[in-house]
Amino acid sequence: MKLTKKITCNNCTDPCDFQSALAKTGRSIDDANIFHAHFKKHDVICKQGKEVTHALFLTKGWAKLYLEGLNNRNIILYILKPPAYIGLLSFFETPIYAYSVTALEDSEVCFVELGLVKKLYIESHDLLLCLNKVFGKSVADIMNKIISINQKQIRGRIAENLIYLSNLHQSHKFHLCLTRKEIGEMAAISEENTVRLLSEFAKESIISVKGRDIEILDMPLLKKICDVG
Amino acid sequence: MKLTKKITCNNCTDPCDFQSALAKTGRSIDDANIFHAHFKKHDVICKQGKEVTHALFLTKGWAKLYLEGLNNRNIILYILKPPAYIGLLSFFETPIYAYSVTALEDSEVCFVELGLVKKLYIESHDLLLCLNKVFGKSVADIMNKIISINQKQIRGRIAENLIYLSNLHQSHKFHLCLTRKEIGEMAAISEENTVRLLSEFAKESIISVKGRDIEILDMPLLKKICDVG
DNA sequence: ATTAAACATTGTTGTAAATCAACTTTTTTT
DNA sequence: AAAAAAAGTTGATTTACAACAATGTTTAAT
Repeated sequence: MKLTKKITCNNCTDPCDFQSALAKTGRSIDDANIFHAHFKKHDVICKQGKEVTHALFLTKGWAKLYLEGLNNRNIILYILKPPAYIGLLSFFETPIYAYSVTALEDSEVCFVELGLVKKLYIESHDLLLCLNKVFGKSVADIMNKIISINQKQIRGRIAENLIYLSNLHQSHKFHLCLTRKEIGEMAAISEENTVRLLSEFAKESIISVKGRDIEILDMPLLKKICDVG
Repeated sequence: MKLTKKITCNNCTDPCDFQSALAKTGRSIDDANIFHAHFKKHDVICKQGKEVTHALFLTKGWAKLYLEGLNNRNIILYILKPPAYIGLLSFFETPIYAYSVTALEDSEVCFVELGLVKKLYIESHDLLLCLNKVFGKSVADIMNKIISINQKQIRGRIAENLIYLSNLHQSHKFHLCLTRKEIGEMAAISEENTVRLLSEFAKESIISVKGRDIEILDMPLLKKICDVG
């Protein structure tokens, strides 16, 4: 992490809900003491178990949000893509992070002091409702993940995550920002089986795989595999 | 579900945070149109996929909160014990329930219109902070559950849930309000293996089991089994 | 009191998926 | 350019657990 002065709220291309909240409550952005930082690929943005001191907002670069489980095994809950609230599930009165977030590529993050956030959502209902909305979506996604991980077989889980990645890229053809191991961590399966299934899907002409370039050739079939579990 | 006039906010023994919020915003409880209902054992209190119309507050009787998964397999996320917000994870701007709740015994539930809730937490920061706090705790619990279900073996999972139930009853000796199948659904394991493990633990003198009466005899060992996974 | 239904138990079997192991390819470092 | 580290691949082996089956026991209904 490296502080940067280049990016400020004033030249922000993706203004977050904090900005309008600041405006509405008659505060100046400069007084708000918001600072901006650059994270390099693989840098940890926030760490499970550590204290929550700021609300974090991702403005550039993708990141993975994951649980650090037993025996150094991670489960990736979802991929964050800007603009995104990073600490959302944790900054509502939770003292410590319930998960970790790591940059998948060079990223930019804004830091808003938690004290200010609290003041803001006491004074601005709109901000609160916005955040709660995103929050609710996250919870629903996690519930779905629990079922998926626990009740689908690895074939269905990999299919599900390929579809997820495709939606994220908004294209059937995309370049993976994840290693095979990380794809495995999304579906909570071993790296070996991830590789095996990707080749299997390729052999069946459901997808095409060239290194990290993936193309989904038969989306209906992939969806079917996902749905039957 | 059966409406009841016997229980009202005015004679409530466990006043919820809505009451103080109502008072603070100068509203009368009678105008608030809060109604109270009785649920019999096994009644569904709220149903996954159905619209969220009210905030629900459990004042009497225990209930289970669970996900309805594939092939009629449920996963119980936690047990609700009064006083408890039932719909907490869903009434923050989520239109539909992400889970179901069913009464484990005869229960009483208060219904507060969602419109009023929204007004209340716009006008009363305290209410909001209270709810968010409970909310954060729930999320942390769910994260832990994901790891547990996915990375622990069934022995560790059953141990974990026995400890959980013991804490809930605030005693090492308690009467199960759940069937073996439901104990299994808490740990996401089959009914058969649940039975097997309970007998196994009993044979090892870690617990004593007589029907639904459980006593934890060796809590340190049980904790160890839980921790090693 | 009798029957049905729900709940509990135990042994056996099949299999999905992790683990192990050995190896190749790609990327990064010096 | 060479060495080292990380990432990717494939087959063989092991195992944890669900599913099946058969049977006993308690609870609820008529």
